[in-house]
Amino acid sequence: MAYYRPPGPAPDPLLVRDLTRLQDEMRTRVRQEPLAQEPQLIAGCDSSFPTPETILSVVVLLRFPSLEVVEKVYNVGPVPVPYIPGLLSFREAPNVLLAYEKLRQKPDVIMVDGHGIAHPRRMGIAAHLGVLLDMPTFGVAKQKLTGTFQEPGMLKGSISPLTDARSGELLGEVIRSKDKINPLFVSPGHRCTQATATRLTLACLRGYKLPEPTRLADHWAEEFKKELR
DNA sequence: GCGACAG
DNA sequence: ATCTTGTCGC
Repeated sequence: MAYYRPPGPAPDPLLVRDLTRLQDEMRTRVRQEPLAQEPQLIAGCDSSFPTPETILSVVVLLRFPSLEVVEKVYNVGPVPVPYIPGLLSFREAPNVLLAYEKLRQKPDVIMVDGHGIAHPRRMGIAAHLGVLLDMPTFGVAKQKLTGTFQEPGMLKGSISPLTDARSGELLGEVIRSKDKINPLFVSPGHRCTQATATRLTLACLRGYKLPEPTRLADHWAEEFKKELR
């Protein structure tokens, strides 16, 4: 794993200050509520980087709960800002939005590759996209960003809470999506509850570590990248 | 002061 | 995220 990380170029402190302020403004707009109705369509999104300065975002649309693919769209654009832990959304969300606009039909809920409120300022990319689209969203991440948790049971379906060590606040749930495979970090984004995020994640599992929406978006983000060269 | 740090 | 071969385990 990433036990030691060599020191990279220090991020511009002014950029960090500005983006953090924008994030705090957006945070006040985040709502948590149950879905208006059982979803008929669910979207999944993810990005890859064909070159260090190019980002390729994919959005897939699946029927729910059958999970049959209805649409897959993508957009290629320039990378606006460097990666800074906690500010990932400013690097990827703009391009994800451009891909999302290409969908002919819109989903009822969006599963995002990354965290929802399981973020230092409760504004992970899933919450960020949800606010900008005013759509129900939740995040499914492969690695923890913040919070404390106890290792969930080793079998598929086991769940343990991800909490803020200081406040005790529930940030998300750590879910074992496949026997003996590293768990997923699921948290609500915007207009979604933890119960809904967890339920939909489990309902989208098909034998792989990642739930279908995210897994397919991840897969095509990699495929389209190859086609570009 | 030390460690942690989505993709 | 990305760069990369073989290899261990179910």
